[in-house]
Amino acid sequence: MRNLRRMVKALEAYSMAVEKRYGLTGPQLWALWELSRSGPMGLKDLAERMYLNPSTVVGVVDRLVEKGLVARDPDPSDRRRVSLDLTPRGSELLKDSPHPAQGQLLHGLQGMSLKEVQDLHASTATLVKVMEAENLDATFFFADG
Amino acid sequence: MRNLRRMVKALEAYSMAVEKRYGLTGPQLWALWELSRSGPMGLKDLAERMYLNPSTVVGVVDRLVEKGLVARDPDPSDRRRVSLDLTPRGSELLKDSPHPAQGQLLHGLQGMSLKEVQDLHASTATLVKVMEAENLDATFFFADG
DNA sequence: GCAAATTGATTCGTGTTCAAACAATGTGAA
DNA sequence: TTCACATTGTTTGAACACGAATCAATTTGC
Repeated sequence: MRNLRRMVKALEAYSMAVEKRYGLTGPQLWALWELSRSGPMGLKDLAERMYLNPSTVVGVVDRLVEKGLVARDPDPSDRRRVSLDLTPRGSELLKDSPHPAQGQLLHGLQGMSLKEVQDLHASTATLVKVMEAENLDATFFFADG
Repeated sequence: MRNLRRMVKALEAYSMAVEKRYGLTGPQLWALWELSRSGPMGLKDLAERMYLNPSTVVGVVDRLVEKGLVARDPDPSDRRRVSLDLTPRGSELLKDSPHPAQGQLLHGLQGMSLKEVQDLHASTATLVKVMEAENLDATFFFADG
């Protein structure tokens, strides 16, 4: 647990440093990166790619639009949807900014041997599986009573 | 990264379930638990035990005091400090509430073999070390300009 | 013994996160 | 066709989480 906590904290600290330097928080940078990687998309799609609640992403996108890095365009084929895309300034900024949060973790992994990475992946996968199963149980348990 | 994300998310989901059931969020339960474990202490101490910024813990404690689960007493030996302690209601509630957030992770670990747990611990420790070192570098780098 | 630095708690401003509720739009079945 | 239902994006309200600034109390340095 302490290690998990410290990993999250290290990522947060990294995010703060990036924010100081580039005026972008971790989630903001991450959103830009996803838009750059996978082209224009709707808000729901972006939220799914980021494993976040759509209502959360609205705020992140709001701030990016305010900064002129992302454009919200109407989607002619479905008027419920908005098409999110980088502005020229957005892609420009993305070019010389660091990897988004994950980058640090990736960098961290590069300092480990292949076997270590494989072990880590295997054990976290197991742990996640057990935890998510636990969670289902808890949901049913709490729902019952 | 996905696994890390999923672990955090699983913990969040668990926290939500607990909140629905007991009216306590994860951090609140965690604070109660630390107070129960390590007796009365100042806010800074509690913040350190929770790996959180003191300013964050103020809010958590506020809500616990409001619920009548924690008392803020003056410390006669140092009048800057406040002594945080469980109220009787607080310890009562803690008795039949589930393990705080970590509990789920702990439970998860119990589903793994000793070797798996050891591997997991070793690899996360390595990863944390690399990430924190990275972070120091980044701080200096960004500080330089 | 008193000024200066430090420490502990708090407040403030910004940003992230979720669930719940809502409006607008699209879809499918009676 | 029409009406119930689903989907998409948004708003709202609560709780975290951080750093910076503030304030009182304490410790230090001279």
